[in-house]
Amino acid sequence: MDDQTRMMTGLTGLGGLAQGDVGDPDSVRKQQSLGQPQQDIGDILQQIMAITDESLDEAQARKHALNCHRMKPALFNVLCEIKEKTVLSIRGVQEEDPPDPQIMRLDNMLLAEGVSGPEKGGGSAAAAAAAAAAGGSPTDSSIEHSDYRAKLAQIRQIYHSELEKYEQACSEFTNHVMNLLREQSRTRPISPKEIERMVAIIHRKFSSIQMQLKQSTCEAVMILRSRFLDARRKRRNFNKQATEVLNEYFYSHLSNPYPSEEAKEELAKKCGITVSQVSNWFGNKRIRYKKNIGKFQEEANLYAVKTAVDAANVSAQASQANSPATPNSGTLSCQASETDLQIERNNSSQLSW
DNA sequence: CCGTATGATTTCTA
DNA sequence: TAGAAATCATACGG
Repeated sequence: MDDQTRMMTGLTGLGGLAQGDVGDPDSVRKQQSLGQPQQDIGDILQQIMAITDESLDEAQARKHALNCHRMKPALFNVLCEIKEKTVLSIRGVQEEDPPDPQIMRLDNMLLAEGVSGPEKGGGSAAAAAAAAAAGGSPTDSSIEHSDYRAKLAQIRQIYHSELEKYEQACSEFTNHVMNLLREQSRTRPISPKEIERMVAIIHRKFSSIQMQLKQSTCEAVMILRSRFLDARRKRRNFNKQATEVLNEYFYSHLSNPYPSEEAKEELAKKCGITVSQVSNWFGNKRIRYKKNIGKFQEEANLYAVKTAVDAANVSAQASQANSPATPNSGTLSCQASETDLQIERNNSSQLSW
């Protein structure tokens, strides 16, 4: 009721209808003595004000009558205008929200994980079938892989069905509200613009729900990933050839076993592993070698011989270039036969790294 | 099953 | 920020 009174008060101050009467308690009485149009408006307002005191049937009839009144469109416009200027302008200022960075991050992740976006290779059914099929030929990794994919497909399916549900609910609700407002706009000052804004509000609400869905889907995927693909949990030893390549490099650069970035890349390519795996390997190798040189003597000797043979094959040119660095491998092969603690200690003190 | 090996991660430092 | 050191978690062989 308060709103209504305010709008009425506003109305008298607008559109040239009884301009001097704002807030005057006698305005109604005064209006009644004015000319025909003003009196019409006054009557209508009176009727509107009184409508809540009437019985339902009376009100219904009155509503119909008012609705057909010739002044109705004009009055409707004016009321809309006032409403626009008072109520809506206050909270309607919420700027058109730009794509939320948070939701964009979630979207990107879901896309990257293959949860949203185009389905790959026939989707969940195919993945499940693959998982089932893999049961027959048990290559360890293939089981895990298809199991992972099946789970991912499950998440994907849930995500999509939920998303669809939300979208459907959103459009149903929007329609409902729009119809309601359209219906009401016959008796209440509701402009199309306001309906539009209402729809935007609804969409925002629903998109925040969708964000929650996306968030929990992301979490589920992360958990799945850590369960199945976390390299630390499912550690595989490098193959023999890879460790051989790495050891060869390590022992032939024993005086300075710090491969450059390029060398790491080269090694990574040779071994079929990543550069950071190469870094990890050298980090581990250095520390473990340094901690217990004795344990590694045999290995060191083996690779020293190997590189010596290689060096011989490659001929003098290489050994010349490496001369400041290579003596170490020579000393190592001499020491290899002796394994007492003192030698080990000496050895460790020889290391410059 | 247990002890060791080993790749990855975490924490700290220069 | 790369590397050292400690630690974690799994692989693997006896």
